[in-house]
Amino acid sequence: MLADASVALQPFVDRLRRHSPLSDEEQAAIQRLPFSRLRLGASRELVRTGEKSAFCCFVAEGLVARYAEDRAGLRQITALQIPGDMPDLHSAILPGGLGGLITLSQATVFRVPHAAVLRLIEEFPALTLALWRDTLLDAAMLMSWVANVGRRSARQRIAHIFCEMSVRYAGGNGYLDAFEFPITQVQLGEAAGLTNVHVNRTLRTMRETGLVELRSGKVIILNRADLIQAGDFDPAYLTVD
Amino acid sequence: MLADASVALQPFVDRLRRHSPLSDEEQAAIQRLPFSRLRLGASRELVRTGEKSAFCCFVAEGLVARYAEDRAGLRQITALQIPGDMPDLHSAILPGGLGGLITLSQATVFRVPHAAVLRLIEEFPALTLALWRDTLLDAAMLMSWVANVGRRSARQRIAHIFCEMSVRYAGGNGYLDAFEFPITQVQLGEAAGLTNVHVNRTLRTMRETGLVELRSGKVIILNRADLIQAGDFDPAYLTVD
DNA sequence: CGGACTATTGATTTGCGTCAAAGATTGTGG
DNA sequence: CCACAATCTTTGACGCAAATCAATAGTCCG
Repeated sequence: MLADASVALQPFVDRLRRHSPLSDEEQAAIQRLPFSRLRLGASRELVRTGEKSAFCCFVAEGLVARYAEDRAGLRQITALQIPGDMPDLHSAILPGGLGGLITLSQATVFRVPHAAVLRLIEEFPALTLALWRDTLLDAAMLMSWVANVGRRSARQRIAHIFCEMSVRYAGGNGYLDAFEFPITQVQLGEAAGLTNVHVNRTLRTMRETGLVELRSGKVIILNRADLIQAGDFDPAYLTVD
Repeated sequence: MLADASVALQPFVDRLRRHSPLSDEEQAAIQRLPFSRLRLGASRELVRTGEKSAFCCFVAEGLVARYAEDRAGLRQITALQIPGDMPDLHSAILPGGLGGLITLSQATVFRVPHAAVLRLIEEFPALTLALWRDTLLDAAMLMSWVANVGRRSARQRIAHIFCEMSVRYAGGNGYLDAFEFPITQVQLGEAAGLTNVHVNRTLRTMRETGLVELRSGKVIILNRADLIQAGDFDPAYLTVD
């Protein structure tokens, strides 16, 4: 457990408050959740596919991916999780239903026991709704992800992912035009449903046409309007109202 | 409202009971939910993309699809809903977060006011968990859908969809080798992220290789083992445990 | 300094999209 | 109940975006 545990989950509280009103008491109850801290390198499995874990993971720092895997071992990333996210909040209610979880970069993760989450929502019905709503926002992002890999060209897919991350890293304040995004081209391919080779070529033309740049784990948006256009991006699904 | 309303929602109760224990009282409370009945032809919009509805739709009969739409109007189906499903249970908690809803065949739908759902879960916390879990199973299906359109060939995608529908139409009793599936090749393409032309060609080779047949809204699985293999299908995500 | 990822580029192949047009089915109104 | 329209299915020819195979740099880290 952590010394400054009393505010460690603040980013999560902030996120919930962006879509659900929470009383001071409810916020304090979240802050009192017990957790253990994990510091991990890149490419560490947090949850294996199909495994039933006994914890929810809170991302405090770094980049984490949720993924599905077919029998051949081919990976499809279904969600990217950034600090403040709880990728497998689901698992408290539906253990084992979310696929695998892996760190893409060095990361700090807090593991909260399911039992503690269940106790919390038993005591505070309003928190149940807030957490439920949070998992539904996650589902909305999944639908957008389906549309992204199902209907769009390589350029559109990658543009869309960059747009989404730009908005999410901004934490509710529009877009960030430069941000840390420690993802490799292989992993970006696993997210977009493309091979790393084609990701590389596509990134090149995006760079050359002055759209966006990904270099050493950092995204620089060169032309935001064009990027949004190229990705057919509408941020509505990321927020309530 | 309906004359035999007292059992109309039974299929939904049954579905919930497949993953969540419900007391008699809780089951009765669901049955008492008020609803209005809608009889619709094919291709009728139940909920427009981005629209905030005031109802949850229960599918009593027919085939319904949830979809996303890009600015060009291209459609990507993100979920197929069969009798017993509540495609937009989400909307009670997160209005407007699910995309559009359209009938693919003639269908009967019961519309339950959000207010009634909210009253229900206020009174019965156990039902909150059951409904939440139901939306999480839906999310698990979405993840599988992402993997399907993101990573697989046309043949694999279509095989996977047929496998999933076979299991879901069986309602918890293994696979059905023949079932009504009133979907057109255009719509199957919108679900799989393929053009109708390529769906047609792929269906032909599947038929010719003795795998599966889709004719006049009916699926006939000719070789179940091979179909499961071709679709890299693992039904684990459809159920709890 | 060496080994393992990661990025880049080229040559070639192929699965799927696009365009087009002809049948087959289904449904509807007279 | 038939006629005709609308929708859905099927097939062909052709083009292209992305996969595949392969090899060389670059970069990070122990």
